[in-house]
Amino acid sequence: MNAREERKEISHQTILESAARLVRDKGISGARVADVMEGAGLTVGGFYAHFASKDELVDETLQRIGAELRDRLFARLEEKPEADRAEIILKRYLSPAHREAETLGCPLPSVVGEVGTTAPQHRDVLAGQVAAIAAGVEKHLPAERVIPRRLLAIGFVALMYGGLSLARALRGTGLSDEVLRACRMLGVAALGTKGDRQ
Amino acid sequence: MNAREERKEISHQTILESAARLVRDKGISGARVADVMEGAGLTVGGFYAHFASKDELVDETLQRIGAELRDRLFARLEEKPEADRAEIILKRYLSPAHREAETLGCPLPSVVGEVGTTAPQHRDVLAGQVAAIAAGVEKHLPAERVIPRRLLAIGFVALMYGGLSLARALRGTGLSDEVLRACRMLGVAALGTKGDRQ
DNA sequence: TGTACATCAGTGAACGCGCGTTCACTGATGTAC
DNA sequence: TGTACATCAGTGAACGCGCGTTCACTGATGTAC
Repeated sequence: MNAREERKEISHQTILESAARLVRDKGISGARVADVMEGAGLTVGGFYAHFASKDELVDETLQRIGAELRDRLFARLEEKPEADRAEIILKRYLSPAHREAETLGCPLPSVVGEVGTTAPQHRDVLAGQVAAIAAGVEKHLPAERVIPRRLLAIGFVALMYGGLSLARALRGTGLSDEVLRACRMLGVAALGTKGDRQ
Repeated sequence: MNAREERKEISHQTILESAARLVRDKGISGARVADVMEGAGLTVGGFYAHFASKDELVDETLQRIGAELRDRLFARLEEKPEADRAEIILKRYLSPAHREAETLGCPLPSVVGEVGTTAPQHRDVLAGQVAAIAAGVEKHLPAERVIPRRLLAIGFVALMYGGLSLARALRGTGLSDEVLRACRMLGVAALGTKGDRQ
């Protein structure tokens, strides 16, 4: 890789980071190519040296943010007692800090609703991301009780996504914090009957 | 009200119905004024005899769909045993039929993600709708157990919204049905410890 | 009741702006000899 | 090593299309006398 290729690779990463920020903040159609490039310290025209189309950028961006999110969501869980892990995931995802996070927040809330209207391939990328999060959650769930672990994990993803979505949409109104709290409690309640855990 | 005013009122309602269909299906920015008018059997230009702007139409539409949704979601619940009502709400909202419903489905999934990007007043309308659904759910919840009824109701709304959202976004992939099922089970599990109910 | 004028819901074309994409160009880096 | 040419990431303006909004116009209904 010569100097020119190295610099191009750096630009490529910078563009992806800028896109991640904008997609998370304003959704797919809200993340304009010109803004993405400006956020990367470049001008519009250069974009097509890196991506064939905006749709290609979006796919790459979604996959990248998803992987980063999972890293943070499941980080250092092995250090924790098995029985606490699911609750820790809930707390991490459904926290005010995560609601506010512009640079590192979950992209699903701003993207899911658009998927019916935008490029069809985005739907598959999204399905992959949801499945990956659910698989990660499932690994950290306690032994099966009433609900099959796989379904419990999927339910958790929907609950977390729904809670964060509403909390972000209602930011500023009093409801926002209540939504996060309510979802954390509901998740814990679904996890097991009282008395099972300490 | 003379004949002219009557016909105008009919047009107004037809436009709102057309807008409801499009907003539910394609979200706020996906519901184009020209399409809304075409769906109502009219042409674009006439729109501004009825609404000052697209944003005004969107606000009216959201309120109207919300009211209709609540009517259906809570319909005839008094006939049912108190202990079953919450589960019935879950089943109604998290059903494949509701996922498919174009004319009568919940508008939140296609709208919530856009609220940060579109007109600020939409956020308040949305907050009102979420609060109204939560209040409706709360009325039909069984007596308080671990979680305060208000928070349980809000959590239910987030779970239902999240589940339907993902199920719609993943329509066509195998995950879609699983998401609905998982959320119904999770909701029931959170409702009470086993043994409480029959 | 009939007639002349006013009103106004609805039409269809045009306007203006935003945004994805294209394109001729530049200048720094890489390659051939 | 030096020189001449090729490559190509990035620039900035322009293009084209979609969409909200405007506007001159029409024809049916309403109003005044």
